[in-house]
Amino acid sequence: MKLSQGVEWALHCALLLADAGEGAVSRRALSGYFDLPDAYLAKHLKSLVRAGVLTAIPGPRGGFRLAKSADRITVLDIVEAIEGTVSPFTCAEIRQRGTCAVPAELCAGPCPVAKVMYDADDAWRASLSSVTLAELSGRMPSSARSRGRTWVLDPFSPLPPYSVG
Amino acid sequence: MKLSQGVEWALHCALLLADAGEGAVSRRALSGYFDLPDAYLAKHLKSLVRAGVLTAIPGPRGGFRLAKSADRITVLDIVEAIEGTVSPFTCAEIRQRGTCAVPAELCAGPCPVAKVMYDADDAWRASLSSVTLAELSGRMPSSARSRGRTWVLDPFSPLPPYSVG
DNA sequence: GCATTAGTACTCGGATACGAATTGTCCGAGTACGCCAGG
DNA sequence: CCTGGCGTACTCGGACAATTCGTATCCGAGTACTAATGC
Repeated sequence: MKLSQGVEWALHCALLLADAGEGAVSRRALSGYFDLPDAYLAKHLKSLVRAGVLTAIPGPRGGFRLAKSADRITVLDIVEAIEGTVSPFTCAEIRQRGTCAVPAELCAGPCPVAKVMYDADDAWRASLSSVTLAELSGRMPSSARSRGRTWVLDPFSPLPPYSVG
Repeated sequence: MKLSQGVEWALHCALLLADAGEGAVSRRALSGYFDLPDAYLAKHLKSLVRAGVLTAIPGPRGGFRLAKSADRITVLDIVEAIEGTVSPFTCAEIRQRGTCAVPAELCAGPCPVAKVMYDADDAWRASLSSVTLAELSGRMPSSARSRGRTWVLDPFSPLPPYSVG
């Protein structure tokens, strides 16, 4: 089991966009800030747009911005935009195959094995949905946040030295 | 994100072994019961042995049996034997790369982004560890359990028709 | 000086190759039982 | 009839290919700004 690294990218980009406010941030500015391959980052940003997390603005001065306020976006929304909403565990219903061949009338409810896995998946998603993007942003170092705000206002211009505090 | 199908196989095999008691069940009997490719099933069973969940007995009349009582084995033990114990989310520390380049002195603690993901992973594992193999076995239909016991006593012999109840 | 219009440069979006991990398979090492020969 | 040894058949264990998914990339469609041109 392995999550796509795009999840980490999407979360950090969303945090940067949360600090950017209303101004649109171009894909190139995002990839340049984190030193990511922008061509591949585009794929994940597209997924976020399809999921309704981000809004894409075409043309010059365009880019991406949050589709709604940061306190209305949960971490789960971003993760599900990249990884999908289906459970990572897929029940193959092997209880109905082979020699065991439990008849269908006993398989009305979900397989207990699958239910345990689905319950765990629900717990995972519940944990992710309990944190909003705004709350997560508040946990980041304030200096990093201010540096991000400076960047999005004028990308690719030299940034002042990092001020600790 | 996708879990290996071997997880489902391992759980069902473990349940069958839990009903088998002390008698060893051969790999061929397990794969024949669920109609699974035994050559590939061997790979997953080996992982379970390495994790200390099962015990392998070589030679004729050999096979696999639980390494400890079913109430001392959790679902998490089986899942981690197949999928591993590392979190599916891997933090690439992109906060320290590129233009953002948060200095190391501000990165003492784990990245807040990664922490959210790790917390969710902990919740997932906690949910899985809350169910023991014995408890899961009790949730299975009793008729299926008795059918399994009949099979492991004399594999590859015709089973009586399924009795609902 | 002002409005119009063509050009341009920048943006996002979908379709297309590459690599790795999971899936699937095979053959070899080891062991307990069964059979045979000898006493 | 009993005992010892050998052969066999079955078991698990590690090493070797095929396929699917994630990774990475490119080029095309669309749009707002810019600048030149005509009035």
